[in-house]
Amino acid sequence: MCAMSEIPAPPWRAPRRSVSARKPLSRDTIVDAALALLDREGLDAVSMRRVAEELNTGAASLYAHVANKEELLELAYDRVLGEIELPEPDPARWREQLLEIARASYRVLGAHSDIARVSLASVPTGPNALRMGEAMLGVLISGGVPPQQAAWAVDRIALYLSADAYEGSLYQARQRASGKPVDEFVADYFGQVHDYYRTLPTGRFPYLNKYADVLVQGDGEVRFEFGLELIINGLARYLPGGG
Amino acid sequence: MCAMSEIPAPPWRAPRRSVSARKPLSRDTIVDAALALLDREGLDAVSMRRVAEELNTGAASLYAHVANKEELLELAYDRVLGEIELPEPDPARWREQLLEIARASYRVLGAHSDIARVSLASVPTGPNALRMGEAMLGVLISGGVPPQQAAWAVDRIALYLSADAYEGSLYQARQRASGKPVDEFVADYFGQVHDYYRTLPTGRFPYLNKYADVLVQGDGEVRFEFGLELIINGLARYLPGGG
DNA sequence: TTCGTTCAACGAACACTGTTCGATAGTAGG
DNA sequence: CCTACTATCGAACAGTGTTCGTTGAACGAA
Repeated sequence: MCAMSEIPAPPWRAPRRSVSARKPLSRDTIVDAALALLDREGLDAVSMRRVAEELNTGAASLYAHVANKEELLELAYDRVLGEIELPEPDPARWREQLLEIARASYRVLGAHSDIARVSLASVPTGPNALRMGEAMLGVLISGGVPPQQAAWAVDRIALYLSADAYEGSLYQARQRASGKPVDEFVADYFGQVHDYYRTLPTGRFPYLNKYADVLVQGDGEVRFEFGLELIINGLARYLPGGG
Repeated sequence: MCAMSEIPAPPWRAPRRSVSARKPLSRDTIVDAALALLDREGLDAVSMRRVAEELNTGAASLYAHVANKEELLELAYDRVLGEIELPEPDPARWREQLLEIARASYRVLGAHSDIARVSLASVPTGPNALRMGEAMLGVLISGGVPPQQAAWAVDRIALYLSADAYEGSLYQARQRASGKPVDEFVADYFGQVHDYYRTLPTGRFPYLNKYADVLVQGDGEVRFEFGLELIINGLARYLPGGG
């Protein structure tokens, strides 16, 4: 309003050398902070303000290094993908190698649980997503799958990996919210579903009713492996000698 | 504060019979309004305030019929699932029938585009989700797939249907945001991806570089069908005469 | 008919969100 | 030394889901 607003701060030296002096605040440190927060408190806790708080600054400061929240999450996601180890294609072992990649992905995405909720929400185009696509395509093609089928298979497998991780992160969030330990939560949940299926009217839901037992068999990892098996077995049909 | 707060409203009759008199406001009408808004403007436009506005009321009024936004969206999702026609299991035609169900799901979820973004975000337990599970399980088991494999397959196929629809809705949202007609958008996008792959360093990305052509072949529907084929072919292995 | 109870409706408010703007401070270059 | 620049960041905007306390109308009992 008036020029008085420029009264200088009392000159007891400069009380703060640069407000925090911790880290110089860069794309990388921001992604680091976001990932740390995400691992610690889950995706819902990741807001621009919280990430900034983690770095002893304000939300607005982040926008100098990152276009928006979406870009930040994509950067974090690609960073996580970087943890996945990828094999050199070996024609004789294409099945095993595909399984290796898929399992590594399952493990890494599971370790950073909630990050999986980002993967499906955006089209991954980061360097590490490319690395994975390259690896899978290489394994399949050098294993003898015709190029077109290999290309589409990479697309579908990537979708499967993301979707399963996504679903897994939802269960994990629910478990976390319930406060129960994971074993108890899973047991309770499957028990409830089982009982629910058993109480369904036999007339309209004969199969769900009868096969309630097998429907609740197997945890997330078993189901993940089963789906992988389906895909890989389905792929074998396209091999020169596998039709 | 004081008893004066009870001064009566001036008695020009009752100026409004019941504020809107349009619809009695029930779970169903709320779900209707939410779906209409969703189809018209997309999921991002669906807020409690907007839905309430659609019904000439305030957001708070919705909470008398619906626990929260999540429940509202789940109800809307299950309503959409109800549009999917399901066949009676015919043992001789299990493959075709599974394809029919999957394609019907693809069509219906695609028609209500953005609703797919809800499917993966929650564990579907509504009556129509049950109906679909029952139908798929029936088709597979009466087709000769062993119960345990059939049960897990239903789980994986449901995941695939949701995931593909989810991904599709993201592309649709991007296309809508771009303002371009769908053909042009797809052509541009695939063209860009193609060029991008071609500019990748051949040393680190030999396969992506070499097979850029086949990688961008085929639209969403072709890829959807390919993934279905993988799964169904993979399932055939578990048939008594198919291993 | 009149009273009392019940409950849907709803305006206002709370605590958030992502993002933008304008002022500020610290530094590098001429 | 002064200028130009750029990273920083407090404040504000427009929106979100949800809760609270008050309304007002309908309904059963007296």
